[in-house]
Formats: sequence, structure tokens, C-alpha cells
Amino acid sequence: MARRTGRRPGKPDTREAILDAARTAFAERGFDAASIRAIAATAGVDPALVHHYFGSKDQLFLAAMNAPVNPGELIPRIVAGDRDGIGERLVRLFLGVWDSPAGTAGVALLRSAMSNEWTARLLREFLVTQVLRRVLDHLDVDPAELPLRGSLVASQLIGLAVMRHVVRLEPIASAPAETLVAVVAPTVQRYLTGDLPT
Amino acid sequence: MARRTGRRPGKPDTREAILDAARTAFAERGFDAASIRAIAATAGVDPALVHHYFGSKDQLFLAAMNAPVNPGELIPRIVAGDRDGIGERLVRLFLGVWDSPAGTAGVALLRSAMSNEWTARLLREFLVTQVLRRVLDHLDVDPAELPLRGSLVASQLIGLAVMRHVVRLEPIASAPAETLVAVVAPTVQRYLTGDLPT
DNA sequence: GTCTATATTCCGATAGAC
DNA sequence: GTCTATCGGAATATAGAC
Repeated sequence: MARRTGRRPGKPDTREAILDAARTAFAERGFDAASIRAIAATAGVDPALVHHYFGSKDQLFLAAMNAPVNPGELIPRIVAGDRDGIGERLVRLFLGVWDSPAGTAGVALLRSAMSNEWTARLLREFLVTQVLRRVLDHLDVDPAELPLRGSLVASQLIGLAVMRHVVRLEPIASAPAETLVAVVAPTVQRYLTGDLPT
Repeated sequence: MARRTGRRPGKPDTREAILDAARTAFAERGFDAASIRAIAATAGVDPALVHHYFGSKDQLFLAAMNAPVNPGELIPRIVAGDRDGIGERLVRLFLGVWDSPAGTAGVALLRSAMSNEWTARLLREFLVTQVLRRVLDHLDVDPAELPLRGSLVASQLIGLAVMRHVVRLEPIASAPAETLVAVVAPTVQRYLTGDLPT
């Protein structure tokens, strides 16, 4: 969470209560279906107060997505290490983040991106500039292959997240993270550093 | 995206026009956001007529999903053949269906399942009973491993479909199908018949 | 800073005329 | 079969009183 400089509006925790309720609502219903009224009710405030703080539903969504996780400090921990273990470390970190409270924002972004174009763009840019590029930059592979390798990794990891947290297909939905790490890591490792048939 | 089929001479099949408009609308906006009024407008009919034909929005969705593809006759074509080529044939069939006009219904179901619980259940049951079980029944592997193998296959294939047709992450979104078949087939083959680390 | 009241728009569904 | 008219409800957002 970024430090709060400058003006602190209202009671200190009212704003955080709204953001928390917003993340939960967006995660459970997606951007369009989540309503400011319901978010305000959960946070115990008036709907008009949400507008007062955040201006619009779009800005509320952005504010709710901003806090939870910072790839800039997580990714370096997985690219540092032996090259053959990068797939395993990436899958383990990925599942860990989604299983943590911070994962709520991920589910919210994922659900929203499915039926709302501007949140889909948000997800694309997050994946490309915050995750994939940071990982791929540290691999010594043909630069021409990087985009394909990156989107293949994304397809497997996002597919995993969708099945585990949105569609909830068993046994993936309830399996221990390490079980999934063991079986999926080889796939991600091959997409990252393996031979890609042309 | 006007998907107006022109009027048939002598037999204006308005019912099919409605179903076609419905599939497109559900594919582009998901179940909740797609409106009967907009579907009726696209089909060139009155909104009340849609209710007259289909009774409710739920039933309209079911009718729109029902037509397009029948796994019962497609799957046998991929389980018949050498065991080591099942992954490749499955990925090729999967991508082919999604790239065809029938894929519109798939995108509709996928988008809807992300923010609507009963369509999510529809997707789960379709995957399990219509696709995965038909494929896995013909493999000679430990029955206890079938659910995990099946959901792993689903996670990779659905992730691929999400990236190609919903989030539209490049280069997966525009790559030739055979390019993706070549790189993803080994993954699916391993999930189906390979050794799964315990 | 907080909330009441409201403007505006859109939704699914129904009743009933032709 | 097809459409006009409408009911009942929920949404975002704004204006303005305390």
C-alpha cells in the first residue's frame, strides 16, 4: 500500500472499507454487474459518498486494482536463480498470489476483462508490461520468439486461474497449490526456454 | 457487428434470425450485459416477439447454445487413431471449432460463465460430460488420475480460447491455428497420457 | 463530510389489440 | 404471428440540504 501523503479525507478507514468492498464486489460479479449501491451497502456508507471519494465507477475500479500486488518486486525473486527452475518458481508464485487476499483483485480484473473491453485492455497491458516482459527479459532466447513464448505462458497460467477461481472446475479448484505446481511447471518451463516447433 | 442474414424469399425465418443475433450479442457482451431489446433490434423484430418465441432470457440463451456443435460426433474422430497423436488432434479440432462460425456460441458461453453462476455451471457440465469424459474414456491410464488430467487439459485449452478470442493477447489472437497446434499439442498430450509427478 | 432526493436511462416481462 | 403500451425495478450520477 502506497503511503498516504497530503489530504486524508474523512475517517481514515472509510476509504479503505470502500476499496475493500469494491474489490470483493468486482471479484464476485465483474465490473458491469457490480453496483456502487451494493458496494456502499457492504462498506456501510452512502452510495453518494463513493462518488464523492472516487468520482466515477471507472476510477473506483482503478483504485481498487492499484493496491494489491506489485510485480516489480516479486518477479525479480523468480528470475534470480537457475534457469531450469524458473517455470516452477513462476507457477508457485502465481498460484500463491491468487490464493492470497491479494488474489481478490486478480479475480476482479479477470472476471471484468471477460465482458468489458477497457478492463480487458487493462489486463493485457498488465500481463505484457508488468509480468511477461519482466520475466522474458532475463531469458537468453531468440528475441523473435519472445511474444509467442509470453502469450503461451499467459494462456496456461490464466487458464489455470480461470479454472481454479472463476469456473471452479474440480479437482483444480480445490487441489493443493503444490500439486498444480508439480504438473504445470514443466509446461511453463517448456514455453519459456524449451524448443518451440515451427 | 451487424450479422443480419438477409430475408429468405417466401419464408422469413425470424426465429433463426433471433437466435443468430442472440449468439452474437451473448458472445460480444456476455449473458448479463446482452439485452433482449438489442438482440431484437439486430434481428429486426420486436422485443416482445423474442419473449413470445423463447419465453425468457434464460431459455433464449439455452436455445442459442444448443445448435452449433455436437461433441458426440466430433470427439470419436480424435480418439480413433494412434494414442500419441491424441493431443495434436484434440488441439487442432478445438481451435478449428472456435475459429468457425460455431465458435460464436463458445465465446458466448465462455464470456457468460465468467460473471454468471448458472452459465458457469453450464460450461462445467459441458466440459466434463461432453468433452473430457468422452476423450478420457478411451485412454488407458490410472482412473484415479482422470479428473486431474481432464481439468489440466481444460485449463490449457480454455486458457488458449480466452487469450485468442476474448482477451485477444497477441500473437496468440492472430496466429495461424497450426502454429498453436504445434506448440500446445505436446502440453495436452502430456496432460492426457504422460507421467504426472505426484 | 455525509446523506436525501432526484434526474435520466435502461432492463425483463406481461397484457392485449390487430 | 406481430406489435403497442406499460409495469416494476435497478442502475449511475448529480444537486444541494445539513
